[in-house]
Amino acid sequence: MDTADLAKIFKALGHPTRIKIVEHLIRINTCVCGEIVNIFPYSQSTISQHLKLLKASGIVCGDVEGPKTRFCVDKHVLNQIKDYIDRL
Amino acid sequence: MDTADLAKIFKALGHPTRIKIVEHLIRINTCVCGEIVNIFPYSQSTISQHLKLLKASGIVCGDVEGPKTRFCVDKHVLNQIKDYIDRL
DNA sequence: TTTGTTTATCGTTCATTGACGATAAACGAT
DNA sequence: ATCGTTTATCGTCAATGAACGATAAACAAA
Repeated sequence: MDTADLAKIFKALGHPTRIKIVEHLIRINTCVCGEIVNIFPYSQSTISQHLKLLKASGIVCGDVEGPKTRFCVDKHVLNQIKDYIDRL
Repeated sequence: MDTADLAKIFKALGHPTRIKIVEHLIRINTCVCGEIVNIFPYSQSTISQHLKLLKASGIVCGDVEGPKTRFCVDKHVLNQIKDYIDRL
């Protein structure tokens, strides 16, 4: 994981809503877009965009499950971030 | 440190150059703007802006020392970030 | 006090972000 | 096959970001 990858993840986490989404995903392990939409005061398209960005950064993955998409935090990537920060 | 503060710091770290600046500051403990300008292929004004942003986020502090400004990483804030990430 | 050095700020330009509503796409169920 | 549900994408708009050169500001030294 080089600096560009790290920056991408930090950038993805550089928004309060996205931090809260990640925290929520970790807390409940996995969930679909709709559940997140219900929690936050933003439109479905906005939440979907945030999830897309998180996914593009690598910190979150999403598996299509019929018409739904099941999102969760990539533990491996999360651990890489932890290792990096710890070593700072 | 609430979510907004965290997001601000992650956002500040969400750029390769700023990550490298922080890494450099940690490595050599402290340095002035000019030294950083010499390392990176960006103009003085661009580096100064990056430093301003890092400072505004709280992760970096800068003490004016005559005509120079001496920058360093705020260890306390860094530790708060470490704690937060570890607990994720 | 003038000069040189160092840093911050201003103004500009182009690209990206964050939010939205509307719409399309994918699929399960009827 | 159609309908309802769920998610993704598109287009738009205002705001912010990243880079630059030029300039101002702060200070040391001559």
